[in-house]
Amino acid sequence: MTRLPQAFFARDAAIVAHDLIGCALVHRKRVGIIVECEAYEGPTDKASHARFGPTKRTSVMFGPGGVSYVYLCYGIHEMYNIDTGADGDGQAVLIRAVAHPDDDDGSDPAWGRGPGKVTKALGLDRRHDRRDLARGALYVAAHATPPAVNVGPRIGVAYAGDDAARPLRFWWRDHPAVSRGPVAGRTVPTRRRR
DNA sequence: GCCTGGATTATC
DNA sequence: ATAATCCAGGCA
Repeated sequence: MTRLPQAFFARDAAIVAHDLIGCALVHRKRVGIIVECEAYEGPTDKASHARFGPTKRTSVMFGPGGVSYVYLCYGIHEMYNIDTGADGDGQAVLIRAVAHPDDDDGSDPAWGRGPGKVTKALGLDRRHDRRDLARGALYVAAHATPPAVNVGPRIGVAYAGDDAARPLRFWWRDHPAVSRGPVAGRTVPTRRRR
């Protein structure tokens, strides 16, 4: 497994989110295969934390891509994101589900469902906020042949008005570890990874 | 400073 | 359907 370079993350959030499906998220000895994620765009995206512009918490989203963004949601769950795009554009991708590399049917309950479980499975928390994925024990690696990927609306963003319906959620089609299913969406053409 | 409301999940 | 549990961000 080879670490993906900063350039991989320096692209648009929706592109990176699509390409991330099937990649491995690695933290020390733990490996999760990314099966579901969502793109959050800059200040114009009313679902994004970037909608208020750069703040103490979200300024990392406005930096160059390839850096972790970890935050606490509902006072209970830590959410793992990766900052994407060019310096200044305020994007990120939320990792919503990972699968155990050796658990082909996705039935391992310890790996569970939903974005709150991703951090638990990989041993991540807010200490990993702003961690540079280009070096160190936390990184993303290409893993296997890019799978068939579906797209659909993001989850839990009903407050975002018209942005709630935009197709910015990506998942490995028919993968059992996807957080909510069965899932409706359309299949996007497999793109060659950079 | 105070107040509101979550990019959720497990359980009733 | 609702509790759990905390803090960011807006507004005064």
